[in-house]
Amino acid sequence: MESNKTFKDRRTHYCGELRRKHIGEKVVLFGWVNKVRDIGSLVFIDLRDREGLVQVVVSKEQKQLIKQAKQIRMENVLGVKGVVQSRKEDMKNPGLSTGDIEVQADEMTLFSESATPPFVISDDVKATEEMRLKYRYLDLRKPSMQKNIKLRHKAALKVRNFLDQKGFFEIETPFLTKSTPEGARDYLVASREYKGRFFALPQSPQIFKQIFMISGFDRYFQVVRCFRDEDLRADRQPEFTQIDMEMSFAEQEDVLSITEEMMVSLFELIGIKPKRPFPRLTYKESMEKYGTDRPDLRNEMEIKDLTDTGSKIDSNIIKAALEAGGELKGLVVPNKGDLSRSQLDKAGEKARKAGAKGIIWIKKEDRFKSPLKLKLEDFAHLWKESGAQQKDLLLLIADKSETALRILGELRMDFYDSKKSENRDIEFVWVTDFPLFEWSEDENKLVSMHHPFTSPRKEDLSRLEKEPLKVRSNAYDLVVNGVELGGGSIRIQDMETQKRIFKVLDLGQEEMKKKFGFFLEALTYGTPPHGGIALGFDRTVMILAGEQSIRDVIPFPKTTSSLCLMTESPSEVDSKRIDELGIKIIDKYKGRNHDEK
RNA sequence: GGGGUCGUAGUUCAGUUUGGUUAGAACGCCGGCCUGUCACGCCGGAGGUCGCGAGUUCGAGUCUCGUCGGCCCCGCCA
Repeated sequence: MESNKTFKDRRTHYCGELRRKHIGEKVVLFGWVNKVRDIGSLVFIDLRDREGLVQVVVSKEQKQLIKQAKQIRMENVLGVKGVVQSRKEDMKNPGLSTGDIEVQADEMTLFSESATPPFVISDDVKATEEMRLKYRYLDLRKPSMQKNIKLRHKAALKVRNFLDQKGFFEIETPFLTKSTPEGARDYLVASREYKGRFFALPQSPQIFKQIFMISGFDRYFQVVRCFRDEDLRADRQPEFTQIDMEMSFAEQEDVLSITEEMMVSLFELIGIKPKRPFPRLTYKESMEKYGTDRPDLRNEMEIKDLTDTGSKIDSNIIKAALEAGGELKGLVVPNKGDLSRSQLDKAGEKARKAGAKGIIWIKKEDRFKSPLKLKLEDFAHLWKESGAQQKDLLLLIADKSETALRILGELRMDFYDSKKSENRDIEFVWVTDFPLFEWSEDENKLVSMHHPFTSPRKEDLSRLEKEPLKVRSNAYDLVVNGVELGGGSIRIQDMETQKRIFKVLDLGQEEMKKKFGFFLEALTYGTPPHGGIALGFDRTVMILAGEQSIRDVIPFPKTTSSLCLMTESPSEVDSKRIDELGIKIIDKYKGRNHDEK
């Protein structure tokens, strides 16, 4: 091993790409030491780079080299010059894609030693997520993470090529922009030159992309970072990436069609060809059948309305619920008739916690079994109408329709074993015809379900002021396997309608002008009909990679409490910087700081 | 903001139910042996503020309270 740290040769191959066809070739490899197996007169070194592993051999005839090989430790950075040689039949490793060959080393250069890593770099060795995030640079060396990040790159490239081919321009929009009143909490950036004033990081480039349409760019897209200062989940990060698109002279069908085509092209990356057109559900259908607006269609269970049947049944509980304006909803859980009493109690407990008065279950063995005492013919009637079969379990909730649907929707997923189904099943679905508004108990007012630039359905326009909750919108969501991939809408094209919407949202004239004046004015200068969609890029890659969390497809994610464990941010800053911004910190010692001071 | 769960060697965990001797294992690390290993094997060794802080107790990894941190969920996320 040479002591100098420069290597006179250039790399000829990546470790992971060597195969039988390279036998006899002189190669130069650079990589990290995955593992050293020193068996005395032979030393085996597994060398790893982004494309994979290859075994390097040094034998005792190479007196100088083997002495040095014995000094090598895991995660050292090594240059190896050697010859690819075939392995004898009984020495092959069928578990390794390079397992038919190995590299007989002639020269080695140690570029860099590694401190003992806090965890072994391997997909098989499980480090806690806390460790993985703190030492993210080591975690990213793992083959699975290298694969995910590569897939992410390929997916971004696919998107760009596809949309370029369809005539879309990728145009950037500002990160330092204006705070908007609606929607998620903004991340704010203090202005030094204008104390007391703030930029906001964009929750999405919504207004800018609509302005691009007004500006005549016709078709826009961006693979763009968005920021939302809200609490995190396995599929939610404070900064995330969207595939943001907008098209002029386009109707809903145009947007859906091009999105489907793009998704099909993305899924080529994992060798899956989703069937087109994707199935569609209206919001109403989705809620009634699945109790959610993002149904997982891999799960075939559907919620049934049994209100009619229920009204004919001799049961005080059901009667009381129906008379109070409630409905009777049923869910047949296939082959779960053998569920134990405690498991059923658990479901009941969950239903009560979620706001239902309770849950009724019915099983059919030689006779019907249920905590509900019913006449045989009533049991038979319910059983038949629900479509249940012998070994099934029928769950009933008699309650406000919304409550019953929501809870059965959750139980529907609780009783679904996603691992049991085909692992790589991909079930897309469009959910359309969302309500334009929903009631916010919190703010005690109407809020946009999608965003305030969403156009109402023409046929519902007359109800806008009188019955706003009944107005449907030209909005749509794309859902895959129960994950909301994204959503979009056909936008409002004229200032009058836009103003009417703001008014229904109870945005005063003054506030309207202050927050959106520039946009309302822009709408008056010749706005083409337009619409678009924004798709969660991280979630898309997560599905493509078969991961359960978007953290596994984001190089540097935050923890569920919005901390970066690697950089230890957010962090305090020099008080001078704070003064410059005209900001005063009130409650400084909250959270982590408190522990350290 | 709320609920659940976890925090013990460098790492992953056992031990906590029922408080009591010197806190264990595996991997990793250090030293030695080994010519076909690939989860190499064998021999030996080092390595612990039991997250942090209070409290209860003769005695706390174990019980109580608080706190910090990881993960999952509800609220929130147009």
